[in-house]
Amino acid sequence: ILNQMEGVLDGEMKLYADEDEPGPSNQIIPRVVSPELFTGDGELTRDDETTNTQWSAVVNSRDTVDAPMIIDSDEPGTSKPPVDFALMRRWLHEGAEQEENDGRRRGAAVGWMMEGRGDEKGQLRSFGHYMRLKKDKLQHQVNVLGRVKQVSEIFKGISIFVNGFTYPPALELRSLIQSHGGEYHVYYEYGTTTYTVASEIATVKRSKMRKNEVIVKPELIVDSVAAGRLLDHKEYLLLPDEDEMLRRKGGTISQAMKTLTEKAGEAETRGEKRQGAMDARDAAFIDEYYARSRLHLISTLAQEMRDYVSSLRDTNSSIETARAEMSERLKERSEEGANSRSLPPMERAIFHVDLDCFFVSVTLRNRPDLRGKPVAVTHSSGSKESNGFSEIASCSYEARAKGVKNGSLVRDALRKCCDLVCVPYQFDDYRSVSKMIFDVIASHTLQLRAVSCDEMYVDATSLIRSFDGYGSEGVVDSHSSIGPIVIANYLRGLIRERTGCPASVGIGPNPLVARLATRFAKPDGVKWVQKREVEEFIANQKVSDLPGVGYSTLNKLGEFGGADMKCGDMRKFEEKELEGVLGKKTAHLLYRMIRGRDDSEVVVERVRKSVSCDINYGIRFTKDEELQQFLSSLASQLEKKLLQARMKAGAITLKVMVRAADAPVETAKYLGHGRCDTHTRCGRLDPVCGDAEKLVNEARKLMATIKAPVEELRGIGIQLGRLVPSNSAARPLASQLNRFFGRKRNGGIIEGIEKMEKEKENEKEKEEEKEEGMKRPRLEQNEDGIDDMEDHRKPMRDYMANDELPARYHTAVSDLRILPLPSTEKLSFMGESNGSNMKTKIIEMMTEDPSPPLYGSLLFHGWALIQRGELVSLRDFARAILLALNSPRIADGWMFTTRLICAEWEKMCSRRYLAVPDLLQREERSNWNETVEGAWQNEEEEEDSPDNDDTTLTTFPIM
DNA sequence: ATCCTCCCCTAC
DNA sequence: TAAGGTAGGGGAGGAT
Repeated sequence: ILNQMEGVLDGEMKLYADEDEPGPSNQIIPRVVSPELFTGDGELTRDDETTNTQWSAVVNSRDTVDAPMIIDSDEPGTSKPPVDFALMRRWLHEGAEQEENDGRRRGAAVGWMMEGRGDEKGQLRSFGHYMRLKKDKLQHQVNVLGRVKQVSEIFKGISIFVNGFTYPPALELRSLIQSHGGEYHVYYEYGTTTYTVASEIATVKRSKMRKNEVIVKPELIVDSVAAGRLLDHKEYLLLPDEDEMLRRKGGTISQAMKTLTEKAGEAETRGEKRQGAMDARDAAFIDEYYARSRLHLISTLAQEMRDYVSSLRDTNSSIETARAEMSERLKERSEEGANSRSLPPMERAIFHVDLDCFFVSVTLRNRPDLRGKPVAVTHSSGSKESNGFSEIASCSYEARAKGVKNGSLVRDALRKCCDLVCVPYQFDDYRSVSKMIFDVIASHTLQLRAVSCDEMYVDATSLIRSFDGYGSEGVVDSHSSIGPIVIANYLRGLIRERTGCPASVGIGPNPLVARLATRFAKPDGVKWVQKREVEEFIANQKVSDLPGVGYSTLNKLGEFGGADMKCGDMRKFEEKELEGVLGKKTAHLLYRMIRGRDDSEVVVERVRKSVSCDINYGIRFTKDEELQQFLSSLASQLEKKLLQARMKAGAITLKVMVRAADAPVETAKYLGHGRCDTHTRCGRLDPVCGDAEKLVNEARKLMATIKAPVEELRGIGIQLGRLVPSNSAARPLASQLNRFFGRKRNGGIIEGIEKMEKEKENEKEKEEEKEEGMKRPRLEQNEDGIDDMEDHRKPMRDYMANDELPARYHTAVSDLRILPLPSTEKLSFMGESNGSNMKTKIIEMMTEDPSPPLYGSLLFHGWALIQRGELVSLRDFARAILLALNSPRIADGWMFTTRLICAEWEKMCSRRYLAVPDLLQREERSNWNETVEGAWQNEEEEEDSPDNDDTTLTTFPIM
């Protein structure tokens, strides 16, 4: 059989050509797969060849959404109505744009559509679909991006800033104001914020009154919502009205204020009010802190943007509209000189898009008066009473010119640049601007990877190619003026237009070069380093500028040269020499980087591996109860995060920072951690869990093993690992595979093998006793029921004996819906993109007898590849499986099962790509996708790629 | 060999 | 006042 299959792979023989059984190919193996396999709950049934129309309609059309969720017929039982995807995309696109900032426009747009104007009547039929899509999208935004759906315009034009502790709490007020058309400001913005909302006079006392600041009680918001209109704020002033005050007391405002604040002060000292300085002993500390932490924000935003990009992939958003517009607008533009250089054939153009001092730029949008000045975003105002220990999150180029750096203390920055203007954070705006940036790029190509909230990689090769030769009416003209720089400038222009922020773009043949090029693009420019220039370009870069080379690495490299050494200087060292200092991987990476080599992909499928909460600020405990309480708060945060990620954890790690013995008890930075020793302890969570109570119990146990006085603690963090999807209905493919092949517990391969070995021994003994029904227990049911389908308990051999296959598989049907299709994302088997690891895993897996879960996983992975059009990967995947059959460890039954799997793929392939007799030859003989050819060629050019065919599995994204 | 634990490092 | 988070890669050295 192996030989035959190898023959097939070489294209010399048809699959199963010598099959004894006659008949049409889809009957070679009777009842190979039950009809239920890829159907679910009455959707997309596939009973036989004749009632197959719905299925093939969905599968075969490139312009149709494969995921059944979108295709819902109004009249059940009839065939699906044609859906105008172009229209829906346009609506979606417009909707998304308008959701951004302008409630008025959105309201108008929705109203416009509701009234059925605009398009022909016939298209209104799709409106239900549109609403459905839109709801899904909003739902996603609420969950993922924390957005709030607007329900009225009570607060149109009104913005609030919540100062201090209020009831209802700030979060509540925020959602109220946002959902009723107003804006929520995390910071008071001069001239912009309409009202400051506060409950406590003491709070207002602490923050100095601003000119024209109107401070109201939270009831203004609550009552206005209840009344359905904006009530008069005069009724809700926290402090008595200024005029009335004067009238009544005949004194000055400041006198009045004084009286009031004295009262408040008394209240505070009586302990009626919360204390001003908050530290980790406070129950509300974490939320309060997160609301103001820039580092928390950038971490969170990065994660949100990655999620956002993948949600865009899932929604099958169209790139055609934006590309068409681009074509239109570029037509009028004619570039000359270096800017018009075109992309040489066979060369890739990777963009590294990065906004210039993001936080500052966002502020500058509304502060034109600050343009051209040294500006820094920071908590501290940099004025008198502040000590200036606040860190600068972002500073303008004017400030940088004077030596101010991101991360500098305000105090130091002011010394270097006395006219530095300090501006507050605008957390909400960073989020919305960030999203706009990704919208701009993603509307043109989905070949992108979000690095952070203001930075991404884009594989612009195909985008550029789609305009190649544009110049002369359909004739390919290699001297076309539409090259990488033109495209980059166009995209930069769009970002500027939509967000008001300047972006720079570095362009190179790989992400590494693109990233380094960005340094030269900034500010507000483009730099393209062509392939032929890479060698020289990299040679002149400082080693310290390479990504991944930080403080420590640079120190370790001390013996190879000074801190300013160039990559070129480092080339004389052998990889082995570097290894001694840096370790194997890092040395290898560096060795390649200083030569400009980088084979990383722009689009990578990543599965979340850990979730953590660390707080190393404000930790000042005096009693153990405070610590215990804090751990409990941390656990609640983690619970929330896990829930959001739809994960459960199998491992927990506690990290604490303890004041170093010789460090001062009080840190220079207020409530900072100072110099510390760190300690780590980890433990298992078995069974996997996601609820705060269990988490805190584990954390407390771990904490107990670290003998550190509570007063000396300066930082605490909990990390959760060995993540496992928490519910099978909403599980991304990769995570599911991860789970399935994870090392832990019941379903784990390792334990499975051990178990099996023991069982084999037992069975042998039993067999000697001669027993008929040899049953061995299947995988136990997991906590959340993933393996609870009855079929899974029956060994494959029982099916084989009856010449049948199980009707249901490890992979729930509902999972098929959430597979983003079609997608250009690399699909890796079990989270491994490394070929040899993959093969190892396959062998491990096939050491167990075939079972429905195992069979299902292999089959499903192949099916996903087919759907994505990654047929080359499918071929390689099949080859890996077939080669694995060589291993002596492979269990009986896989010969047979492998054939079933291949046969099934064959059928799926022919359904999807019409009649294709032999998928394994497909990419050689047809022109179904030129990209594949390009990808092959690119691969051959790669100097370093290992060419051992056995161990290299390649996946090629297809546009 | 490979994994596990307890770190360290890096990036934004 | 200030708000020093978070996820992932990787290494050393011991355990399996």
